[in-house]
Amino acid sequence: MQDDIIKGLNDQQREAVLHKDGPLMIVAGAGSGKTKVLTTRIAYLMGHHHIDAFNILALTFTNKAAAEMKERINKILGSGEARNLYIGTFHSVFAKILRAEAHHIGYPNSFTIYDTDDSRSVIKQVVKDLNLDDKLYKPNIVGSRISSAKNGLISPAEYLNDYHIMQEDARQNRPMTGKIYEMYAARCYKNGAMDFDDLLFKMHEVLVRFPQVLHKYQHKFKYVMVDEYQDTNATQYAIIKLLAAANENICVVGDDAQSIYSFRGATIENILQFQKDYDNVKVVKLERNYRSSGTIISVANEIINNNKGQIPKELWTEAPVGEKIKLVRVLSDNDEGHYVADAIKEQKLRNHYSNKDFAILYRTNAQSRAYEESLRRLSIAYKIYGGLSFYQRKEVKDFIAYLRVVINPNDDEALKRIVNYPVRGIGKTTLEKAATIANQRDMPLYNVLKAAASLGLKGATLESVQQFIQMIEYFQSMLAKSNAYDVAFQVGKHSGLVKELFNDKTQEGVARYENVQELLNSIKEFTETPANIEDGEVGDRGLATYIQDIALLTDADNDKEDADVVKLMTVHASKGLEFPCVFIGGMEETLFPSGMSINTREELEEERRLFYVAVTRAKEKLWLSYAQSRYRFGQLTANDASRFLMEIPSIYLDKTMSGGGARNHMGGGFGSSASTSAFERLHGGRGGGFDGPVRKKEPEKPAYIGPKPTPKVVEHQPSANFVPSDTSKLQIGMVVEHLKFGFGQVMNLEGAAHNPIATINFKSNGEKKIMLNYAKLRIVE
DNA sequence: GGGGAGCCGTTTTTT
DNA sequence: ACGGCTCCCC
Repeated sequence: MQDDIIKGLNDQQREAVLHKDGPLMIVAGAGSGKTKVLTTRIAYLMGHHHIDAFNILALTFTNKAAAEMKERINKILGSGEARNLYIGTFHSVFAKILRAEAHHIGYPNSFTIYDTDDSRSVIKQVVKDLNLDDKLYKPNIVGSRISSAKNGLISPAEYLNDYHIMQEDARQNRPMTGKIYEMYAARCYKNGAMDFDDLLFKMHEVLVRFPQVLHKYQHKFKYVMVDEYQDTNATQYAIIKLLAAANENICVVGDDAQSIYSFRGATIENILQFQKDYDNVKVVKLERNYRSSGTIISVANEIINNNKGQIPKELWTEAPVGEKIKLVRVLSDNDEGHYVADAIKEQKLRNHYSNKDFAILYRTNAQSRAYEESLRRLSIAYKIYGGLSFYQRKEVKDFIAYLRVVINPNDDEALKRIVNYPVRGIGKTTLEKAATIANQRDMPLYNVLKAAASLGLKGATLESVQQFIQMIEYFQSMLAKSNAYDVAFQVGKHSGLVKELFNDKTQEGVARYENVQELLNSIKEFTETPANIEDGEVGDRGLATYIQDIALLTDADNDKEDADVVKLMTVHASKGLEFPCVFIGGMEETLFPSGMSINTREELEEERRLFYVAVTRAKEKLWLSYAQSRYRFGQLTANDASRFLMEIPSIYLDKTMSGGGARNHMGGGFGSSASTSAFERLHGGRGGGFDGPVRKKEPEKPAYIGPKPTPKVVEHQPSANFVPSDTSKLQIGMVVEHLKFGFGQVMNLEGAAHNPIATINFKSNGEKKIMLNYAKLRIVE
């Protein structure tokens, strides 16, 4: 039975699967059955060589890839043994290990994971505290500098001592970046928080500094496998090298031609380094493609051959040549949308495709707008991938911030988010006072607030702070005996957060309320999923575990694959996926390749690899389109066709143009030898071809489709007898009139005496907090 | 507190 | 074009 599983493999695939011990590098071209080889190899190790699942580690970059691998191995083995495998993303696996080992480096095992927003916010604060110019030291710039340092295994101390790095920062007029890095790291440490990069960086630190820990995991992980190896950074490589050092049973799978994440620290160097570091590396190349038509494969090869310094390989297929690639010139971005939507409609009718057979790929997220409008117009169901994830929504983050504070009160970022939300009279002044003390004494904000009385706080403010602390402590007291949902429910109730959202009756408010309900549902679901044995560890259903889990989740992980919708996404997001029909839009200079990435050969080659990735997503049909002009940054700009189009021989192309609805087929009247590029045909021809019927286009502004957003505030016409009353006489229960919000009832009075705040439930605008010092109110009764 | 005006900066981003 | 942010006013 175990030996059956290798029957369906080709020679190279089988060679890779049969390789048992020692370093193995699989260079797997697009669509060459990479996942199949990985999963079969793991299954074979277990089934044939009787390697214990507990001794196998497989690292991926996405949760989705990890889940798919697990599922496929499970299917092959059919025994449920796969659940004992250690398969996960770099970040989730290392986070899990750090949960057990972080105390070695002075972190609490219940450390918080900072997402990019948290991390940027800490940097912003550090820049402010150092009195640096925040126009110069922008969080994103400084943040990515810090990130690349961590991904390159450079500590703050090493950073500050590195002549070249310091030179570079000085050259960019940001000499204090190293200092910021140092303070940022110290602050994260103080907060008991690790950012995404720390999950790698600290993992490495633990393994290097504590040999007994290293030995433990070297012994545990006798076989190590790495997916998407071309996307690993220096730190990731250093870790897997350490883990595999004892047994050298390390297998990496990757495709240098699909390396598209160098801006996140990934380095193809790791591929060369692998062969240098191990002198007995077995290299297997998977070049047979099982995904795409002959034409698509030919074009992909043509494109990538323009890059220098690739690992020599050439995809081939036994699939039929298939259709030519449609190259479409359109007038505008809107036109591009129309063309694509029309084409999808036509393909569905003529060739019985359904929505889910189509993907629209683009270089930048901003390009999705035109497609959306056109798809909606033709009532074609679609889904946009990417963009704001569920967990990044403000209301969801707010709720999670409460949970984070409960688990780790030292988490300043979470605390700042919620300490005065919903409003409870702990304002800016109080917080600034507390933050100053926190900085002076190098202690977490929470501890400062806890000692509020000694801060010199008095009266209503002191009471508010103490009530807040009491509330958090009440939640914390629940932790030991309650599951995640029960704690979360109490948090929602007692914090006033759920009520706050419930009272907001605007369209957006209702959506926010629903999102929080959905979050609660997901916590309930988490709680009710049995505490299964996973990855060799007993899972628990407490709040801490939940928080840890979701910190590393993205939207794509909750996605329903089978929905019958056209998928829209960036090329980056499309890696690893395949579709029968693919549209790649915006094939224009400065867009694809991006104008930001044409200054060095390295950058340009990465853009080309990106194009290669995009093309190889298609199984049957591929459309490439470029617009004469499009709106960018609110400006109509005209661009040349992408240089990448010139790299595709004409024989593979079927050229079409679209003029705002009327499409004209360009007959092949021009030289169509393989040496004639698309570019020459489209732009080199004297007078012919695309100068053809140009129809005057009325300046189009597509009619708004769908419901108009309801105005945020329902306007109120003040009564003729409106005279502002003395608001110091205001009492709970009174009915009042507000100039803008209309009539409402006073629900609550709070705030300090010098700054009273009334909560008023307005008839047409829901509940609002009104500062009585400013607002004009007429007491009605 | 929160709405409106005005200014800035806008590639990709698995975690 | 558009969203995010700060600053000002009620």
